[in-house]
Amino acid sequence: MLDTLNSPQREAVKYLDGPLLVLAGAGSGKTRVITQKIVYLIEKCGYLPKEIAAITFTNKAAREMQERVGKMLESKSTKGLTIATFHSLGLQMLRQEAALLGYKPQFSILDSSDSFKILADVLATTDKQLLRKTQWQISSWKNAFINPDQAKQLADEELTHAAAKVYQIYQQTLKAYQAVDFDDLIKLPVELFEQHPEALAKWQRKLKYLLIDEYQDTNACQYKLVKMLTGIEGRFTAVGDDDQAIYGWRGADVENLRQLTEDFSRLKVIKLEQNYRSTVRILRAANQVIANNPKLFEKKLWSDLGTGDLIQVSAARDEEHEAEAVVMKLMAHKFEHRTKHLDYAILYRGNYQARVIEQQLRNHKVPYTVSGGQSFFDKAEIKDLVSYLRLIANEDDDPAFIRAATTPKKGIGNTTLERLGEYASLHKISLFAAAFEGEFQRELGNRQLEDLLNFCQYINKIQERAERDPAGEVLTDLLNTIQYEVFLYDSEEPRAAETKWKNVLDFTGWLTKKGEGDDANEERNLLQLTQMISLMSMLEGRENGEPDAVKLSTLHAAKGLEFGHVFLIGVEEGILPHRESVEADKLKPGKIEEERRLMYVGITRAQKSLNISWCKKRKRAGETEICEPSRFLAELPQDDVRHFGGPAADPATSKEHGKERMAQIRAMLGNQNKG
DNA sequence: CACTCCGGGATTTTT
DNA sequence: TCCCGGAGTG
Repeated sequence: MLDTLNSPQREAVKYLDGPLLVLAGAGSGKTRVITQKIVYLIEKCGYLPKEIAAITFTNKAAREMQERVGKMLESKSTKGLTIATFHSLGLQMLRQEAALLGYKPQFSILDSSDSFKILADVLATTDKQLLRKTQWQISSWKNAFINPDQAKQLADEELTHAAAKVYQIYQQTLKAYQAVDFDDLIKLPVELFEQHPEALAKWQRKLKYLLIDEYQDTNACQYKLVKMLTGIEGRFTAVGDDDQAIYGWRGADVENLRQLTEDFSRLKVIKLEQNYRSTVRILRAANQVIANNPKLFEKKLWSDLGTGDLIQVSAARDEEHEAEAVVMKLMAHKFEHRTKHLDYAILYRGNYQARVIEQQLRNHKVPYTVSGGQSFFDKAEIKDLVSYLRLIANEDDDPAFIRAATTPKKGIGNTTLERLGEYASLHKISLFAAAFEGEFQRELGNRQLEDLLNFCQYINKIQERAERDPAGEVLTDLLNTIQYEVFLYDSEEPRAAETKWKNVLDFTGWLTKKGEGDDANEERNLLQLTQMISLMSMLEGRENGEPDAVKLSTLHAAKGLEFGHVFLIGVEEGILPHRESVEADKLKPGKIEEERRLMYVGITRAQKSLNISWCKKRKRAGETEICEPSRFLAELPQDDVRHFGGPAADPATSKEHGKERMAQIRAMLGNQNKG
């Protein structure tokens, strides 16, 4: 089984004497190491599947890993094996230990638009900018494991102090709703384990071995959780690549990699440097660019896949010309090499950059898919339905109550809700509970009261059914009762209504299937299903329409993917590196390095050919702006590059800049080591 | 006073 | 593309 691995990979799989960090370069087979190690632990080392947890960041990664392990373990069961995202593992723990934190096990999970609305209430404002900022601030605090009290103490300016107060009220509100937000799914388990060592001991006993994917993306809170679960013996394998850390801006801290060496003095480090993806030239480019960043661990990718084509760097007049040139080149290349559309990717820094490209692709009838887009759960029709489910599971979930009570309209209007809200907050109870209070009922007109009670009583009725009857039946009853299909056709264009209704049916169909236990697990009723849906990935990864299409993607969203031929566009100062990062780097160095890693991620997506382009001019804020080629272009190995149309940056200038920066970095590292 | 329509502008995203 | 803000209309 292990003979298909190269020697460091094999070593990584077999190493069990202590904590292990696998530094896996791009395309070096890190997923293979994780999946093989899971199989090895079960088949060769006598671990039970339920004693192992593999943790990823995205549902997609978890699903892929699940599939691969499933195939390899055919004979033996994978029952009980945990392959989950940080968030769903956190959820699992919270559901089981909810009582210890004063939550009921059916607590709700709020999405970011719910929490946005709560903040709008707390701050009594509609200023979206301020709300977004506050939301971001609170999220950052949670990711750094900072409580409202600590946040208040830390706040150095008035604005942050105000935000800390909002944070506190926000947190109290969530508790009252018996709800948690996404960040809480990681933060609360850590709190739980700090306050209840016996609960921690229980989970440490249960999970005997941990494997963590994309370790460089962990934030402080996630690292804390890992450290707690693996205990002092450090029974874990962390796999990551510091050169691909591109999520610093959302709390991921590469520092966690260094911290690992400090926290676990016995930490073993294995590097995977053989790349199975790209040509020598592409790897030379990647290595040389990233060599400009300070390194904690030296790492150099190599491959035996041949020298390959020269890397092309083209200058375009402006973004329109660039788009045209890229699409032309792509089409010619495809014709010449008899490749498929899906062998090509066009990568860029910001979503909006896709616009011109899309235009060109449409003009030339080239099929394409754009990465990202809103998730299934963000669709209004799904949120409507989910709000009913959330309310059924947890009648204290006020955001769900408001949405369900008002969509479709059922005679419960704003005034009723306002009065209900006033009464509820005065008496510190949920909206649902308030509706049944005699004192409140006397305040309300007969008509309004009747409609309100109809709704609440129906929820009560369906709550009982949800526990007993099959999920499918209950859902059908629900949709019939609220007349959701009629509602859609009343409020939408027929076309839109049709797709929305189809989405609803897709969703319920899929939910019911889950309820019947498609992986031969025990049957689940609607309540149990409801408790997991907000974290389930569905229809995700299923690209709509054309399976053979050119991929358009941001550099961030392209991490983990590979393509035969890659076009990297808009490689200019101000875009890559992004203007904001350049500015931020002046105050607090480090941002440019993250931009460089972004460039590195882009380069290493390519297997056979790499085309880089930049614009000499670009429209911005109504004016035409003169653009400089990105400093990263000068960092490429010029022997492997062929330039088209105009000079790139003067290598000498950029070299000077690089040297200067390296000196700074060395000084910085030196200080760190001393301190 | 509120709603709609149009034009301009844009980091990066998951759960 | 999507979102926001300003102008123009009922």
